[in-house]
Amino acid sequence: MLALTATPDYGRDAATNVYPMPGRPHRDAPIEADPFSAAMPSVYAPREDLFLEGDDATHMCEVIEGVICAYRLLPDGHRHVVSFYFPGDLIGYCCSGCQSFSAQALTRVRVRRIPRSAISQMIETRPGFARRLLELASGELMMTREHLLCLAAKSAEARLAAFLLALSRRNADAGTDPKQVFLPMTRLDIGDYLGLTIETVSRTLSKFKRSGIIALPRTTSVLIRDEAALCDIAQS
Amino acid sequence: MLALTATPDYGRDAATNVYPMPGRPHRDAPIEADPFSAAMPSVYAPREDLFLEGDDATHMCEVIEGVICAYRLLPDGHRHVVSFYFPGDLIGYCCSGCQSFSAQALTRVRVRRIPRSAISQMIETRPGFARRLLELASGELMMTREHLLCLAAKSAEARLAAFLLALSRRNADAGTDPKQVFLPMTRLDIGDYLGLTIETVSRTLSKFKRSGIIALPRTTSVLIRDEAALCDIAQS
DNA sequence: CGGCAACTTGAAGGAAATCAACGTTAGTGG
DNA sequence: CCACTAACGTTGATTTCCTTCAAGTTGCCG
Repeated sequence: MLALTATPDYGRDAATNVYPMPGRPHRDAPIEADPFSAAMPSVYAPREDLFLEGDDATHMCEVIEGVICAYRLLPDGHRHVVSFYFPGDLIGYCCSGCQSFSAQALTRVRVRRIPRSAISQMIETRPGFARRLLELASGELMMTREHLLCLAAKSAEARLAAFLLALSRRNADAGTDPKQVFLPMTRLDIGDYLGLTIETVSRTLSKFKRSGIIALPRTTSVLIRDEAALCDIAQS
Repeated sequence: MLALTATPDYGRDAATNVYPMPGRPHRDAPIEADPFSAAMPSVYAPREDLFLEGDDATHMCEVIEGVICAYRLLPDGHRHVVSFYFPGDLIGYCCSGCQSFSAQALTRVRVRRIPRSAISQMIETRPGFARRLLELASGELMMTREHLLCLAAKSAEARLAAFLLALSRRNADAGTDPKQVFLPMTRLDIGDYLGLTIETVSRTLSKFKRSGIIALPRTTSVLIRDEAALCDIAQS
């Protein structure tokens, strides 16, 4: 594939990109590395960084509790949000030696850290483990492609609708109410994720609200009133 | 990560995404599956499909010669170009059982097909092989993220500039002239890849030409006259 | 040479960004 | 508990960039 790096090397990159809702039961069997649950610090306060782009990737993280925002700062000063990670998601299982993005806690976050050396060893000794990592990477690639497609072709309304539906679906997977979506991220986070400005995010949500498609009981939560309409809009 | 599928299931997805230039020497050691080079048809004419989205993914492909365009057709009738694949690139090494996009030859194409069963077997028996696949997936994820970032934040000019530079860099990697970029794809292919219309692609190339940054000796090739300017524009 | 597909160019329209206020919420300290 | 403040969110007016629509033009293949 074509590496669309502007300058020869401003953008090294690669890692993970998952995204479930708090309390997700994650039907995938827990990654089989429990013996390694390490002694590294594992609780973070809101807006605290877990690591920065370029840091040595010495560990993988499994999100236990809370929501994490993965982002990159661009040379022009803009910020791009790569992904949001929820409980059950894994960060940093890919191969490159250093982090390809920064990670910030959006809420209080607890993670379990798994040393990379342990990962390497398990790849060597357990073929099933390697296969599982490959599936994870594959799934992440799939979702990144979906996101790409969304940004390449869709209107602001379609992007927001798809975003809300994705969060709703995550709730459903986690067994919580899919109509009641919690937004731990700010409008800026959402905008930087969807390639929109905060004004457009806000305006579009207001528009959905006026149409009766959603309600906004608080700024940090959305009630989906008409899922079908949201699906239609998300189609493009 | 958040799956931005509009409706619960319109977009299953996942596979690969590579992109070198014809004749690329690919410094990565050839994937170690030569014993399996199979007896399946391996030459395709321009605009012939290698496979369609949803087909059983029974084989991986290594591009030997020519350029392949990976694309998806959207429910609204639009087309999204996922990636371009060049000699040395691998397609379909990810885990899902079916193709997540269609693949079409842009030029005369030769591929080597490797049965998935052989891949599976090698994952079980050779840890190094699994690690290598993981690296491939990781690299592909990295490049998809770069592309995503490009579409999320950049202007038409920046996207085109980044695209041309990426092709140029590929030439450099392949040992051919990085100033002389061959465009085997049409303006429509480029537009569908960069999330732009053919008119915008054409206009933007014309503008670069008027500024003296590039020359267009034919519609299918670009001469880069001022790489530094192109880099500046690509920055955003 | 003719015909068709790809490409280019121009003019008009629209969607989102930008610029600018204003409202709301939450957190702090009196 | 309340007042103050700062960050976050909303809304409106204007501008910009890209799309859309509509002709041309080029270039390739019969």
